[in-house]
Amino acid sequence: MLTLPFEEPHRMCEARFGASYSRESLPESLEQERQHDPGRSSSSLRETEDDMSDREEDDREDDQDENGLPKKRGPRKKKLGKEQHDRAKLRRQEANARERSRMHGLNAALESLRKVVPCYSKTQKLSKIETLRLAKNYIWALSETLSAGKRPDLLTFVQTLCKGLSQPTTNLVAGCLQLNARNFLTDHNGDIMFSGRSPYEAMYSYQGSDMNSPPGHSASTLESGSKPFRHYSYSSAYEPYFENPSPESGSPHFDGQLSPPMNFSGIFSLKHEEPPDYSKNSHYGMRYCGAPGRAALAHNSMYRVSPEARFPYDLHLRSQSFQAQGEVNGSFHN
DNA sequence: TAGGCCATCTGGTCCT
DNA sequence: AGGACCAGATGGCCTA
Repeated sequence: MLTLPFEEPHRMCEARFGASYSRESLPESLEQERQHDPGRSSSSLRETEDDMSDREEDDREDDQDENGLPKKRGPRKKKLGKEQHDRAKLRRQEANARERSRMHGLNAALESLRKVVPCYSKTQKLSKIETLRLAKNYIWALSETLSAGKRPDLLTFVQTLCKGLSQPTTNLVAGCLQLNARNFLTDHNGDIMFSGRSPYEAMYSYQGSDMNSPPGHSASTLESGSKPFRHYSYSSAYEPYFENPSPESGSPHFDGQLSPPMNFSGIFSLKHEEPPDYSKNSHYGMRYCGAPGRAALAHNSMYRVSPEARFPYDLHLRSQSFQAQGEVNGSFHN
């Protein structure tokens, strides 16, 4: 599910909590938090009820369940003096603040991850789980690309990217590429289904003004999002290109197979074979029409397309050498 | 209204 | 002892 941007003040608290708390300013921060976020009723409520719950806790010590056993397991809490109680409370508040700070750091890292996976959008953010899934697929696809040492088939690349993603995210990824998600759905048998056209033709929507729609806003993409999707898998189209099992291709042990196919001293590297000389071939790079700032990327795109295919991208004769990550990244981002 | 996503609080566990 | 990390619980917001 796609989520709203975190910048929305009523949703996000980055403004309230900076990168981290200074321990001295903690109680003040908590006070500011209360003042600035009246909507944060739960935690505030919890804190105001803190004293009450402490009292209840003391009372509860005599509580027993139906078996006559104490309801609370483990060693009973010592009764704290007021000073100790206040200190424990303060420590809990500090721990809460640290936890918030930690989670903010985690979110910041996740946000930076969002920016380097395909289809980054400030207005329509991927959820955390979808970001992680897409990142995993992206790494996988790039690894396979490096492993193969040749430009990937765009269809399989996109299919790998979308593997395991939710329908809305799949639509978004497809939308970023001006693809029609419906065209790489599978039939009941799990086979990739094309609507009687070549894969490339099937991937792109040519319906009316779609070609002029901004990325992610094509009518067909939206339409596809409004219809119920069948479940699909990429297994059949995946295997011919990728040597290794596809991510999550039905294997429950996939996570154990995720090690990068090309790993050299912990860093991805190309095979020692001579890299293919792409400049000798009449391969075409592509440039995303809706992204004028991407012009610089156009010449180095790794995707090969059929020159006769109708294509919503500017085509450029390729003359530069193969470059992988940056250009792929740039080509996918909208 | 249900379900998804999120931030936060909280207590437990592990490590230094 | 204290901090980091984790997972469960909770409640708010949003969307279909």
